[in-house]
Amino acid sequence: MIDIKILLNDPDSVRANIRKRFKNIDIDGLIDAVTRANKLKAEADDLRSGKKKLSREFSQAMSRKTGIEDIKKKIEETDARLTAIENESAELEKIKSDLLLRIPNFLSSDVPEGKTEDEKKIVFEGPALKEPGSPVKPHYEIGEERGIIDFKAAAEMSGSRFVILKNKLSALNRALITFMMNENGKNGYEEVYPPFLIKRDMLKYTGQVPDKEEDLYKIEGEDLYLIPTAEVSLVNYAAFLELKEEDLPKRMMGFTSCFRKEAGSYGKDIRGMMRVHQFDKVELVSISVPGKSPAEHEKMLSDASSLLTKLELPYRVALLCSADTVNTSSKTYDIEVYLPSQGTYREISSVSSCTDYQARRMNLKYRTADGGKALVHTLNGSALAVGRTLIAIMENYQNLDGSISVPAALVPYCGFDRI
RNA sequence: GGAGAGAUGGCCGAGCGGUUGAAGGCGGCGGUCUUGAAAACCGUUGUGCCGAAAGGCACCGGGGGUUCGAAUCCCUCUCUCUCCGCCA
Repeated sequence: MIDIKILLNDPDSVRANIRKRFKNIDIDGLIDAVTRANKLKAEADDLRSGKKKLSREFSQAMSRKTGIEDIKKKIEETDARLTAIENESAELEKIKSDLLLRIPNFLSSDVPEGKTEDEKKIVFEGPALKEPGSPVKPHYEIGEERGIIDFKAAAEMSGSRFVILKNKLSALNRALITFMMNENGKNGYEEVYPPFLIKRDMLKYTGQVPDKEEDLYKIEGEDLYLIPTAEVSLVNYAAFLELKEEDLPKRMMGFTSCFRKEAGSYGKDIRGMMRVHQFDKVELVSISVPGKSPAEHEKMLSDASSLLTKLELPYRVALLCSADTVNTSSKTYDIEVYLPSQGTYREISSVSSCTDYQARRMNLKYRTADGGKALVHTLNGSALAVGRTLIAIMENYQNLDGSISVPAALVPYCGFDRI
């Protein structure tokens, strides 16, 4: 959520930001609703103030035994007007919250303007390990051949876009999680294991509601959703911690499974486990003082990237363009890993700075050094998506005989060096 | 799942129909004292909204109701605790 004050005082900056994102939101309607709501609030506050006075006079009238009916009548009139105002305010509130939640975060000025995914800016590209032209089978073929993935049974049991990992691949999955958690821990992130189911309000605070609502799994008959990312759990957890300036940045990491309907991606990545409804991810979250969030963003990018370096997987980093940056984010880097079977780079991590956008929705504040309170900045990033890391290993470490070598950094974690 | 008890400011805890946004304590901040620190003492210390300001309004788990007036009474939901049952 953006600051309403900015919306009222400098609506053009809000309009420009929305235009840069190629979105369309009824700013004028929102400003009108806010203005009218404020006016009504002023009137209602005055009425309530008057009513309080009348109420105090009432007890005096009671002891005097005169003028009681008179005061009652005045209060009744006040109540009638208050009810009318409350009804009108409720309607305006609905318009306000609907529109306000949809206004995206201000983009960082260095985010390239662009309408499509391809307009991202590549800011780093490492060397490819596999020579071009090596005969590499896609992960879903090699996985089934070697008996370490079962897509068919998963589809029968749960439907399309589910996967069963077996044997050494399943073990490698576990090893990867531990590897990532240990490495992130060295970089200063505190380990948290949060619930996988969470209430709707929490999703609203971090912005998945209303933006990604259609992508969420909801538990029938309960106010609970399966988390689409541990970001939701970790950022919301910060609200329960005492945040003092000297303790910031507060860095947390969490391993969770994530659940997404993938509603907006019909036909995309249908084969394999590139895009499945349930996937594992190690997530980083940092709660930062506003002034230090850009540096923190770079650190998180570097922390996530370092995992790929240690795994010796080829990757590049893209700064997403304006239209491709999610509403909550002011600036997002994607880390993309090279997949030889596709001859291209694919997203394996997304690192975003949400500035004060989520903090304002949550009213998440820290105690400043001088004893005041101020909104924090929240940042999040994957380090890394575990399933996609498995894919990258299965392809980049594939040998000519169809076996798969295990990255040296993982061998101590899984206890074997070849699948 | 059954029976009971509870939910108050950063924390603990009083209040149980009328200047109560809320006693008291702890913690925090400022000061006195001290070479410094501790102790003691004094002062100060919730959040949100509207407003240029003065000021006003709202908030005692959420929602609804009774009343001229609710933190206080009633209903309901959620959560916590105790006992019983069941159970990975």
